[in-house]
Amino acid sequence: MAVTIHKVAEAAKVSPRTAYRALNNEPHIHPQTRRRVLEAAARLNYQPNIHARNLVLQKTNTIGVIFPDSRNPVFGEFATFIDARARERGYECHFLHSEGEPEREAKFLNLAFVSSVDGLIVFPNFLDVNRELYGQLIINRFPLVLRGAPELLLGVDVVTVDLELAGYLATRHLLELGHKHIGILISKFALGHLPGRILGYQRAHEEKGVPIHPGYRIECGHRLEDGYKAIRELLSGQPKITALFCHNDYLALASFRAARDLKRRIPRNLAVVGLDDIELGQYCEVPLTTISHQKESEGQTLVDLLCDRIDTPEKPPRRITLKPKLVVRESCGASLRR
Amino acid sequence: MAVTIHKVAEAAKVSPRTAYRALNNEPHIHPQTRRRVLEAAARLNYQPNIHARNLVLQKTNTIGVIFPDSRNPVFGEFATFIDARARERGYECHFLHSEGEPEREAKFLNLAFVSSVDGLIVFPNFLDVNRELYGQLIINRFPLVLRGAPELLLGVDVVTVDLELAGYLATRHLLELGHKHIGILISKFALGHLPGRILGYQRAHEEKGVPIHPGYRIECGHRLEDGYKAIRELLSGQPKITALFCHNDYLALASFRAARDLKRRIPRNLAVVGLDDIELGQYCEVPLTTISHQKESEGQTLVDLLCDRIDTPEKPPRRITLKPKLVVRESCGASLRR
DNA sequence: CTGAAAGCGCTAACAT
DNA sequence: ATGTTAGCGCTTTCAG
Repeated sequence: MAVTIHKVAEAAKVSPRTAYRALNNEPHIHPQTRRRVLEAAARLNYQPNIHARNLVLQKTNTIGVIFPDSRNPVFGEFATFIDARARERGYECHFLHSEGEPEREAKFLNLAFVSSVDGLIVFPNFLDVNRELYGQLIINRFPLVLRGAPELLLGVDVVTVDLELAGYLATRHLLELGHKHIGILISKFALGHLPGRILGYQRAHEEKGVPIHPGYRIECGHRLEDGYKAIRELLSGQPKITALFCHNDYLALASFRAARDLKRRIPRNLAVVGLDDIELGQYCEVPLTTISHQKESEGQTLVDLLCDRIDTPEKPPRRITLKPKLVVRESCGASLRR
Repeated sequence: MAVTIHKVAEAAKVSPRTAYRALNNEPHIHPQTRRRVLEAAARLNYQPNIHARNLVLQKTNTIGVIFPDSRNPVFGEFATFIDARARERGYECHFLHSEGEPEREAKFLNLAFVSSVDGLIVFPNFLDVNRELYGQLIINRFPLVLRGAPELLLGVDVVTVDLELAGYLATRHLLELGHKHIGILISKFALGHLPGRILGYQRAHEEKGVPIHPGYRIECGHRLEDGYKAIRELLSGQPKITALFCHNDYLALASFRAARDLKRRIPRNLAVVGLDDIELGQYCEVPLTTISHQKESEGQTLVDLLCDRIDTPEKPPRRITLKPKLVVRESCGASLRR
């Protein structure tokens, strides 16, 4: 391949500068010359070399998006929304997945320094382990938007879901359905010492005056298999549990099989609430009750914040907190009681 | 950011050439000089500018991977396998999703011309619509590996699954369980006039002497919702159907809810076979019987073929056909009969 | 309206 | 062992 602007110019019998003018819709060029150049370019199938362009412009029109995990379908959904908005705003996206490995996340953060993206949207998993790197990006004012980060993290744009509220809504729903023994499944990648989900879970219990049993909480990895094992363990160890709030919908999906293995049926003998409102949740045998954040507008917000940051670096950072809401379907049996 | 090799050289009081030698582990440099340079680089947090490098090397060490769809989890699984092997071989991956839109696929194919990747692995959806573009890539000997392509496509490396066999194995399994009325759900993106799955479905019927009812076949889009609607339509329109072979596991997952809405239970009143052996299939309430191709080795093969092609362009193209196999779980009730 | 020339940052052939 | 220099292909300043 390697047909350069120089070759096009040659073919059209003009200088590279003139070819450039034609190809980039610059003014001050004779319409006929322009036509000649454009024809030559089409004939030779000219495509500007993106590296040369990026090198000189110091701009790639690309944003990097770092997800924690490629298996959880919620990130696929995010990807489509983010990609759509990014395109509207003239950017391409590169999607990366840290797959639960801090080193991978670190490596991707370095992308920024390699100047191969104009900005970064990160769903951080290892804010603590990689705090140096995040810090470097922030003090160097590299365009960065975080999806989910503790309040104390300043100097950076953040879009976050009120997870305390999420935990509260889920738990309250279960309590209102009469459950007194509610398990909670938490990913060990959840940010913070006492993740928001747990705080909300506690608040709902306090509000209803239902005591909390510490053994009802279990941690697990991010894989479906991890969820499956943890849920089985929890349910066998704590047979009184009649309801379960899962860290996310993806892991919640594993509860169907776990329940069945233990001769339980959802929702009859086990109520389940997830979080994320993934598409699959609507199409499983017992549609999943869940806590929904508006992923589409969330994705748009992420992109918009980033683009604004790129365009006007001096603007003070913003923190946007989204309020999730409960979506009642059938996995808690709520609709059956009507 | 913008700390160049020149700055590092300056800081270490050497010429850029020497700095380069140190930073790239070239020989013919005094150990002390090397150390001085490396220290300076570390101190300044030097990262080579990737665009300058790509520009001069005409090599990006990046491969593009074009998937048809970001929602179907099978592509997430492929992505991890492809990514892992690519890394082993020194490449980064860029994953792209054409989302059922020919123009997107076309746009991504153009990536190649923009020389921003060294090669392309494509899971083609629109081989026909975009045949010009594919042709261009092939005649220009751009490193390209296709995953799934008709036999008549020559001059390009192909990894393909024997879908006729897949259809045969699935259907035979159902026939052997005594089903006489077997529905088949086919994605409208399936390649070819009579997709392999259907041919295998027919062969199994012929072999067992069971007649085929044309109304038992239905087409659908690639989204879960499409699958759900199609399955509902098929089952309501053809109530005799007692078994279903779905285009892939992802769409098969929708059959659980569709069945339930029609007051059927899987596997009791409806047997279901999928294809792909996605992780989720193991964890749904009734683990999914499916046709499995070995995705991990498949992903590796794709990468290996591409890397070989990049390294030795003159090597004759290869076509590798994988033989899928049946994985019996519970969605056909097979194990219950024992 | 058109063109010459410099430079983005890295690599590499060719001195010294 | 170290340095000089040219060039990858594009963009852009400045002249004509």
